[in-house]
Amino acid sequence: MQTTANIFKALSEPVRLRILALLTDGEHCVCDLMAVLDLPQSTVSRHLAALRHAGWVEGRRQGLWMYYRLTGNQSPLQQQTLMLLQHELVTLPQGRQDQQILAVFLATKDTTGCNKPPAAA
Amino acid sequence: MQTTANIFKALSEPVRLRILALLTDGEHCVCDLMAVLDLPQSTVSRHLAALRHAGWVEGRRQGLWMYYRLTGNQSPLQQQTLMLLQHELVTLPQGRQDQQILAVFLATKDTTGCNKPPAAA
DNA sequence: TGCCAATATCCGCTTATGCGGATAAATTAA
DNA sequence: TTAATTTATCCGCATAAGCGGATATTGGCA
Repeated sequence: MQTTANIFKALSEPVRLRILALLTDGEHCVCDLMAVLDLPQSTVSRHLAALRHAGWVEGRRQGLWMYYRLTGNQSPLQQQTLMLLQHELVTLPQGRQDQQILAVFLATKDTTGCNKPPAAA
Repeated sequence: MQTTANIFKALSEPVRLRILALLTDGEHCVCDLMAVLDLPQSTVSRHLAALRHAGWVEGRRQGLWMYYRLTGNQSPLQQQTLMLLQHELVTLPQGRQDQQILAVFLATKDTTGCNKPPAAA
């Protein structure tokens, strides 16, 4: 029962819902999420840890970057809740706005580093 | 986004999940829930208020008793989450045990008052 | 009116959670 | 090894949330 409650507790913060929405279309590194969410690195990392502990996301290290994605092998409850959630989040202004900001950021960022301005600038 | 988070926040406490499970088969008054959950009245009432504020349950006063039931007109997200939840909770030992305790309690309680012993005793 | 039963709310307290700067750890390259 | 970059964790602080006894509110009844 506590385990089930913990699954939902991870969904009780707007920032974590936004992160799940952003990961719907595939994995992203922490610095990309920082840019879209406009939050300090420690805050983003902490929320990712909370989602990871609840089994919602998993991380993959590649060099300096940590790429997070939705957990592949979720419990049936999580799988189905996630489907409901994805359907819900695209209907919210914040969710759509985040998607747009992410698209713009990915299109312009310098791939050699996260905190650097785009190479063109 | 905050609204969606609040819907899930209400599900982040084991006691509240147990209450939702108990209301699956129909409405119950606060004193019945107290007996099954084995918790003080103020605690049960507070959790019911939390579920009510999040839109999960609604109350109906009948004389001295307040009967709580699952909200009839929930949002689609809540409706579907509730279905997942009901399916999940019957698989948990605590959920099944609560159902059994409730059945025994209802069969033996004195209908003239909640804190009185059964009429037969 | 006065009293009792059921419920809601208040109270002080404790614990949990979130925040963001600071620091530590991991990785790569020079 | 040193430095730079990314991420995780630590820290103190502020706020939120839970607890259960105490009190207030509500409704029924004499």
